[in-house]
Amino acid sequence: MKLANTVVILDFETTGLSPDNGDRAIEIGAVRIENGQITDRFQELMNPGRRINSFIEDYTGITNNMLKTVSSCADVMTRFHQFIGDDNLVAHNASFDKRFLDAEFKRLNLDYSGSFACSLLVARRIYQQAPDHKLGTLVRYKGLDAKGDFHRALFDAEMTTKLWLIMLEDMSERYNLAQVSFDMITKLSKKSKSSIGAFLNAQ
DNA sequence: TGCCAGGCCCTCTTTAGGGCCTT
Repeated sequence: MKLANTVVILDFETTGLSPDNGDRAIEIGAVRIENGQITDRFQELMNPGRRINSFIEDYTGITNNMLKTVSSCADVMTRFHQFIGDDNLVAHNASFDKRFLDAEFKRLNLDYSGSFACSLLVARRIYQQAPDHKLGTLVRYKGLDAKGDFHRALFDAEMTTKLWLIMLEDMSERYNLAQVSFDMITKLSKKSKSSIGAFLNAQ
């Protein structure tokens, strides 16, 4: 199977669920894969300029003390902008990470040209029998090696990467595809569950 | 004081509601 596309798989930890309500990023983790191999990684904590609440401290393990001495969101996101370049992007529940990426970049007048794909939407289509489609559940469901802490940015990005690669492999095998392109996956994500078999068989 | 996310997707649907996912 050939995986021609280079993608950056990313994950944010944040102060909450909504940048429109003032929530900010506190950590970004990302993995670059080229031809199915990990070629680069990015992980940085960032200081959102205010205290984070105890729920987020407990949920992520990231404490206010840890954020005291780290770079500002502006500095980290500027470096992350350089890291992603023009690559396409993947995240688990991408609509969440895209909102924070867009909000943090907007504050810096930064733009990017890559498109987003969502591993959650793909998993809901090709693993319809999974107990649910949370990242941790899917990692266990597929028997992927998971040594580390969920809800930290780089670890979740690494787990999403493993899930992404096994999904490409499963699609390739199940539908006898020589190549699974990023474009094909984004199209698949918009198909109804009942029509994906016909869609992939037609590739 | 009272407000409190948003997109996807299913169904007892489309003049709507609620569960799933992300922090």
